[in-house]
Amino acid sequence: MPELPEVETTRRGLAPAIEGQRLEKLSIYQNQLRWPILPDLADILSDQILLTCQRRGKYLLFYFESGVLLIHLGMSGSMRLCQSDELLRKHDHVIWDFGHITVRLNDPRRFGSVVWHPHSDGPVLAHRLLKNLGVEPFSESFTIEHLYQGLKAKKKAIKTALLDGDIVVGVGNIYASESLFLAKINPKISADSISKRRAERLHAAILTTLSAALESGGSTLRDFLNASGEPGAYFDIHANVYNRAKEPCHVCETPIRKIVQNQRATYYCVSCQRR
DNA sequence: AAATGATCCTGAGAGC
DNA sequence: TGCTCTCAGGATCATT
Repeated sequence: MPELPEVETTRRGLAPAIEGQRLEKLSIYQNQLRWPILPDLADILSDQILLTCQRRGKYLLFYFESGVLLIHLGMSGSMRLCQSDELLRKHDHVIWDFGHITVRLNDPRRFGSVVWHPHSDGPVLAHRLLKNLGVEPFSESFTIEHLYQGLKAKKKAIKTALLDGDIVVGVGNIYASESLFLAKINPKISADSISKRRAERLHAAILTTLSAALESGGSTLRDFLNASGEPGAYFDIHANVYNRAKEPCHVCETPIRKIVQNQRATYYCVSCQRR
């Protein structure tokens, strides 16, 4: 669920409701996530104002008065706005209580994380979890040249290179396959073998893919206050290859092929993506 | 040093 | 129906 568009959709849903609000109470029902949650986090955050809710890569950054809370949704995490009196659901691990409204982190697989970074530890973007992240895809830093040079420096399959997230963030397992399909690039070619012209196509494809996903995520945004946590309409409308093994390519009707690269599924059209 | 594999965890769906 | 098996949208850490 949580690819960059989902995380951004989450951020946009949460921010207007909680920015500028004072955190009355933090409740931790399960602290065994990706890493254990700091034991005295509730004490630290109590009574602090949430100044702003930002995003870096797939991390949500909650800026409080004395530091920043880094939240990652892992594979199965989601955050929802809830009324205070709503019953606790299975896998609701952390609840931020702002008085009039609460935010809940629900994460069945517990690959997500909640990490505290006090201002005294320096700039949050220099945090070890953030410092090696690639550029934001919707920033001016994400240029064709940046993508081209980044790929040129890697001797591994281009799909795997994209997933690394140290060139550009936000291209997860779905969007890596989808972007390569749009750019008509075979996922197995070595990253460093890419031509400038193909890098240009891939750059455009990544932006198209992520934009479409973000737009579809807007449907999740609209009913963000409801229970749901449902995925957006991206799959119904846009998916060309992901999870479509053996189904006909939307362009040429060749059956879509599924392969495994670095333990992750990759989908592509052997006809449209010859090299 | 870069590239690859193991690992954390629960739940859904397939196949029998 | 219920059991077992496989797979899942991530990314860090350890190993080669």
